[in-house]
Amino acid sequence: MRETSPIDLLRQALPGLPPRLQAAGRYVAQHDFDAATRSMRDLAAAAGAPPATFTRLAQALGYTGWEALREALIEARRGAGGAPYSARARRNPGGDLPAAMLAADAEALARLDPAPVAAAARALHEAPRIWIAGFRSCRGVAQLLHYQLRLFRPDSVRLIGGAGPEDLDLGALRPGDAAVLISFAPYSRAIVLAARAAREGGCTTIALADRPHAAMAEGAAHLLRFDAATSPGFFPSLTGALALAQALAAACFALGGEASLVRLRETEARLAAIAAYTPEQDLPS
Amino acid sequence: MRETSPIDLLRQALPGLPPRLQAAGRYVAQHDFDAATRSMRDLAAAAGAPPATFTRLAQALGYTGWEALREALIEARRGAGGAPYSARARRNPGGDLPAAMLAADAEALARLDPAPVAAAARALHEAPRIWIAGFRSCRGVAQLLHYQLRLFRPDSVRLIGGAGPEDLDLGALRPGDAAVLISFAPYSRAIVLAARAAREGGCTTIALADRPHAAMAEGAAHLLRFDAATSPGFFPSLTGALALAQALAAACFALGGEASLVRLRETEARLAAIAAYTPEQDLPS
DNA sequence: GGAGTAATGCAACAGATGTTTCATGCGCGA
DNA sequence: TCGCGCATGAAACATCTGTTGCATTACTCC
Repeated sequence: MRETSPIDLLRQALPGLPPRLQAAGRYVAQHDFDAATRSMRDLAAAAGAPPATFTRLAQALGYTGWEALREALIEARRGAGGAPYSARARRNPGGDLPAAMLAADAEALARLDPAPVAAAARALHEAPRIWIAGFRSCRGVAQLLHYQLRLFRPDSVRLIGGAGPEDLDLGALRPGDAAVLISFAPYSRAIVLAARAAREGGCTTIALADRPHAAMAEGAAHLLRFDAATSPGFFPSLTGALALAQALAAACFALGGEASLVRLRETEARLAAIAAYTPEQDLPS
Repeated sequence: MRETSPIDLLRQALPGLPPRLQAAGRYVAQHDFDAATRSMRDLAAAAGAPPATFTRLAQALGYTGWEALREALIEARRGAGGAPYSARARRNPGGDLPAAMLAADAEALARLDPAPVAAAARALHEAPRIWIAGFRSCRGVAQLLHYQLRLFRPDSVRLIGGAGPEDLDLGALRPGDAAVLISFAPYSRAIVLAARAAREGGCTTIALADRPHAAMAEGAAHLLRFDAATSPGFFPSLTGALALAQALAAACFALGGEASLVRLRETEARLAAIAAYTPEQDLPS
């Protein structure tokens, strides 16, 4: 029996294959269920290639022929449907750090409190401008929130400290603006400064933090709490913060109603116009 | 097209069938996946019945022949396997979007497969240099991975396309380097270009993607798969990608052993020296 | 620019597929 | 006990399967 899944094998070997075999291979990867059930000739007709191509593809992958490849696809499919991954992960007893981390992340996410998100989203929705601050490892989360909010509010969302000393940005904070602050212990000096500036500037402050008494959360109108420390890894986990940020963005979008939708469509059209994305492939099998 | 599932049909008609047909029918009901994939003769051999029995069974159920029955079994199976996740996510009626999103994220995380992470981490560990690519909304995840890896490998990890046209970075890829590519459908042009450059540059490629047949994952030595589309929100969710990235970084750190630890301590000392963090507060409540 | 190699499409091949026919076996009613 | 009819298994059937050899094309390296 073969140890690697035929799809993995296919993916790895694909670039080194001749053009038509690549095309056939992509078709198989995208239609693996059909490849496992329909006949080779049917598949070839659907893919617009001569039947022999699929035999050759299978042989190029190291199988004796198409039938062997199909057999492997069937087995892979059977195994996939059998047990969910989590069960398979827990079957692996000790020592498996990745499995333990993912399990811990999943549990931490399940414990998050969604209740304060709605109110925070309303605050964002009502603010004329939104500032987002996150430094060090929280920078990624901040950027993500920034990206998602700009999809439907492109001209009113800004990231604090994008290209240099944050002092310049901090001076621009105005009463009525909303500020989202993202951090966890130990708190970077930058985030504490940003929090103070936001407070003193009269902004509505939304804190994403791991502790309710975080320095940067003092005076915040809304607190979305996540757990960064439970991960068995060596670094705190940011999945909780990210999940909250995403929920916040989505809720804010929903509040925007039709206007948000229009803005989003405009943004999408703009991206499509500069061909930012590769042509859409078929739907997942 | 037939409206009732072939299995239901079978179950209902079973009592009125002759003995051997009943036996064959039960076998089909209990092994529907095999019935859909193996040949009739194989099935007959496994069930201990002559092949003709299955043709007759199909006809007794109202199908023109075994092939028609199998077709129905395949369709039933495709429908079942097609949308397992999205169905569950949409089950949450309406009302509380943030809660539904967090729940969906938690579930998606629980379904992640940690198995390929270890091998990918080993590849990272062994590479002299590591490149990380992620664009648009995946930029945040890429940055986070970049940040965590630099904590203990400050001089060998770089983000692709940090400050301008990525062409400059792409030219610097060398054989033996490892490249981590993060994206989901629809794939940005930049990530596909980066993937090709990495492949042609002889790098060991690690793909974080939502589909095994993603264009950017072709030829990748390792594929860490996440699910971006399950979220009930309007944008894809990146928590899965982030969780995998964190697991990857942690596993890579663990492989580094004492050397990694020393580097991490150095980094921490450097941060403390420039007073990047505010004084440590109490332990979490 | 030409020789050599790899890739591709086509058509013929042997084998396997699902179906059907036919002979036999079995049970039930007269 | 004898027919009658349905259920059953084996074998022959046409068809379709996956494969392979061959001729042609495209490409690459001198």
